[in-house]
Amino acid sequence: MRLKRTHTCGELTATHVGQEVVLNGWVENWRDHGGVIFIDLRDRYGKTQIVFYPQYEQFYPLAKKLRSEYVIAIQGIVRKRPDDAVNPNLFTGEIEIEVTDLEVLNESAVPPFEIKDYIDASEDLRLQYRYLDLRRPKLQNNILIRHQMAQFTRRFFSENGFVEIETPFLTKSTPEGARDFLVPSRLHKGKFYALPQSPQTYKQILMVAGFDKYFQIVKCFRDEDLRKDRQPEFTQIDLEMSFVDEDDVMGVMERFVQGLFKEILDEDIAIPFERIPYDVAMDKYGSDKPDTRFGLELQEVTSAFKGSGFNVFRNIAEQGGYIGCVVVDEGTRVSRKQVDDLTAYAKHLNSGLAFVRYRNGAFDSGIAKFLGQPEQNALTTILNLPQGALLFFVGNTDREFAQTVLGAIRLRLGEMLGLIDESVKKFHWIVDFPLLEFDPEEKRYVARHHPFTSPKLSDINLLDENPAAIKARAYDLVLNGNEIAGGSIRIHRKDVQEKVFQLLQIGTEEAQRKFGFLLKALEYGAPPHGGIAFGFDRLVMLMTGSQSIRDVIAFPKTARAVGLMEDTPSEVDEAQLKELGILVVGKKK
RNA sequence: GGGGUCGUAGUUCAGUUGGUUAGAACGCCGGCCUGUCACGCCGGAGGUCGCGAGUUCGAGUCUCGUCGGCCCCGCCA
Repeated sequence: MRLKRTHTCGELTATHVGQEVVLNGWVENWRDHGGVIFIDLRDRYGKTQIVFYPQYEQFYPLAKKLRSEYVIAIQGIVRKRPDDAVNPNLFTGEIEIEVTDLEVLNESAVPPFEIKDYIDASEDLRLQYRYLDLRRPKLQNNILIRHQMAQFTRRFFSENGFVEIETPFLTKSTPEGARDFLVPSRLHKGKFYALPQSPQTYKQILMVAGFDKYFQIVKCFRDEDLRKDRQPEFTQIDLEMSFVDEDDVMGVMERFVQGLFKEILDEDIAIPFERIPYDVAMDKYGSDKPDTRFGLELQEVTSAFKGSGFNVFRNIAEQGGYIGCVVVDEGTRVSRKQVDDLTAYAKHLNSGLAFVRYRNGAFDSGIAKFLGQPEQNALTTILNLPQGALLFFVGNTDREFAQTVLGAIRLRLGEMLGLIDESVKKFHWIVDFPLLEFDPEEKRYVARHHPFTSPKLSDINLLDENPAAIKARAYDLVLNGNEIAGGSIRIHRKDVQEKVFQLLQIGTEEAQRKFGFLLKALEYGAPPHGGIAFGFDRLVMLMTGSQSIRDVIAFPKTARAVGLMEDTPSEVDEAQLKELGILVVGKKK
């Protein structure tokens, strides 16, 4: 190229008037007035208006032919715009460039969609032409913020004594947790590596090795179905610390989050964050990642339905189940149609939803006709009902299930009634998680967090008699109803780890085969340690106000885990398969 | 694995009860225009209505299947 830029398209202002400059960039728009031609030249730094006059006969005809997304270089003089032609919406709007030389660096095919923030194309088209989508200022900004966040993260943890250490991607398949992505081994036919679901075991072993504080911004892989905030490959800010307890890990994270929000958004976040026990979160919000920006808290009304004429609820109450209620004080704000929508939503979650209105001191509509005087009295007493209230009920013999459904209804109501203040940022920790949960399919306990999570020391005597009651030394960080980080204090003693494996019905032989390397490491002076991992993509999504994780990942997959631009996954040559000793059976089409 | 929703011009969409030649805006192509900035004006090209069956005298429209995008449940320690 002949003309190399002296400035970017986002920096020239009135102070540069009179200077000769060279700009490189893409043609975003052109306005040909027959004589004078205006072109908006774009690069990632901004836009600058350049002007072609017919007097420049040697390149004016070429300027006539410039079209969207042509890549050009121009030389010119910075001119102050006439007063009535200043564009206050543009950083460079005070000036324009009178072009004195033009070089077309590359032409462009007509793009399948216009590359402007106000033009929207369907997402599959955007993903197919990702390089064009990424040229849009909005997406470029997301990626730039992501970069700044990664830089802050590295700086923060380095300054706090953490060491960035890479861990392998070709690792060992582990039971428990998500489905693994497998990588066949050519040198060992029939054997497979697994891509890491997280660097969990490696970072614990780094603690045994004495690195004391570790961190990494690292890709993790889980072969599970996608959501708008979930991709099969995603990035974690992963860390681990030795000689610490919960307060140390949470304290570092609070300072990290505070610094990050100050640096990126210039927002002041108050620390420490509130800690909410898991049981309280479930009782009040029906969620282990509650959105606490609004009320509508769950209230238990099981006792009101003992001996009720409403058979469904009476049975649940008498079988030791749970009946919960959410009260909308100004019930008239919810229309009959909205009630029906919520009922349909509950049905979608495999639950029923009952409702009743309270006005003029009496119950009507919904399940009112099933409510005898005792239930009515009990409800008014328990709930302290205002006139005009609307009550939603969910009951189930499975307490956690009923609470979860009611929690989902609560969220819907919050959105429906506009109770959520988007400008508020509510951080809190969820603590005191159960260590285990019963998996009815496998008919055994599985680890709620992961099998290396330490039980609470005070609960350790429950290991044999009542495993379900054991609490874990685990903590999740929640922001506005989104889980953004999760971690725990780990087991550092071999005897405790073996005990937990027993509970999970992972046999000694199996444990040795799958985690033997970790168990062995725990025998050689493993320090007490713990850590946490941040969902980096999700955090970028929240900090950029994006609706989908795909808008903060340069090259994301679709909901069916396909890369539309490069067309992946795809078939491979027979020769490649043969070399790996792989025979594909039951291939779809 | 299950459910919902969408699929019509390059793009975003409209398309009535099943009925003549499937429309609009933007984009694209050509022409005019020397102060616009989502410039303006005139003209033009552009369609396998995702794909395949079926019902019907007749299907963009109704039915079934299928493919794809998105959202949700399950799943995600």
